[in-house]
Amino acid sequence: MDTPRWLDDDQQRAWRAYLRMQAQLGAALNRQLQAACNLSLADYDVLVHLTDVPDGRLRPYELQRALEWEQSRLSHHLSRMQRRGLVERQECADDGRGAFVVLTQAGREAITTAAPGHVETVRALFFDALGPEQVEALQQLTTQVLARLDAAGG
Amino acid sequence: MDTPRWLDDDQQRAWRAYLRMQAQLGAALNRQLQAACNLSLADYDVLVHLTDVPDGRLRPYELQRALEWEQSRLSHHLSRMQRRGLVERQECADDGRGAFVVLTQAGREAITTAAPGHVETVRALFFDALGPEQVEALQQLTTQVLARLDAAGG
DNA sequence: ACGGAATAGATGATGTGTCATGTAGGTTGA
DNA sequence: TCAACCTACATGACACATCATCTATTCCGT
Repeated sequence: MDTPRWLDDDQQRAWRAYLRMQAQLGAALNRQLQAACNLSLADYDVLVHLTDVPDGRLRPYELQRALEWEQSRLSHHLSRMQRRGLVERQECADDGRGAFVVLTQAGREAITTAAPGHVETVRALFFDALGPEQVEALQQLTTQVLARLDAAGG
Repeated sequence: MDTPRWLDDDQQRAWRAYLRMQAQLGAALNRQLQAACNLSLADYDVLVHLTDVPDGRLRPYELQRALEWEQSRLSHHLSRMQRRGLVERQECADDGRGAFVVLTQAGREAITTAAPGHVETVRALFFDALGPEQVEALQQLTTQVLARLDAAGG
């Protein structure tokens, strides 16, 4: 950190635009999900992962790695979703420490209802603004940054 | 929402990569700021805006518009920052409803300490992974999405 | 077989963000 | 001038995220 290189003008502009977009896009997606189905983006992600798997059932630690969430975040979040009847917890016979999270019928219905509107919103607010080359560029660029993040933080 | 167009494979990949990057980058930047200076990204943004202005003093509503935050978010956040001694609130003579937020000495020192490390981290984790064309592409692309968001949500 | 280390998970405290609502002071037009 | 309205700001309730910590179980080397 001795003599920090500042960002040049292009980087500044890009960074500010990115921060603005990131904040507004996230807020808009959250609002849509909330208004349409009373779900948060976090709920949505959990439900998607559970839906993608036979029996709609996963060990919390699997879910955690898939979501790349902190363990306690997942635990708290599952408690809230359980309280709302979207998932249940079950005992795990194989591993006495462990558990299962299972999609309830209500959870399945929630994600089924939510998905079309959510995807449509992502498309309408994001991809409809971009050409295919830009999508490709974004994919490339984010992947490079992710590699850097993985290298740095683990 | 009748027959929603799903996302194509490229869009799927780009979207997932974007979500991952967004989450991890935000978390990494927050952790760095927290570890180095006991500040959050939100604190940082508030302090930057106050630093950029003569007397380090703004009306909350000006700050709110600059940050594009919800009004109550700013109000709560200022309360927390005030409690930690980073800002103060002052009366506004001109407008009986209004107030001023002022940077304290501690606030000024915090941002001065924080800035180099933060910028360095942004560079290290983000811009060092990208070429100039990619920065340009990102800037272009985010600007287009922002235009769409503004058109949609106000 | 056992003791230490690693793993699975829950929990409480605290900071953060949103929504709904409240309050007081400005503004405007009949 | 005064009623209707708008604007600036605060607050309480609640959802969400992180950190530190705790418990229980499994794993692994000796």
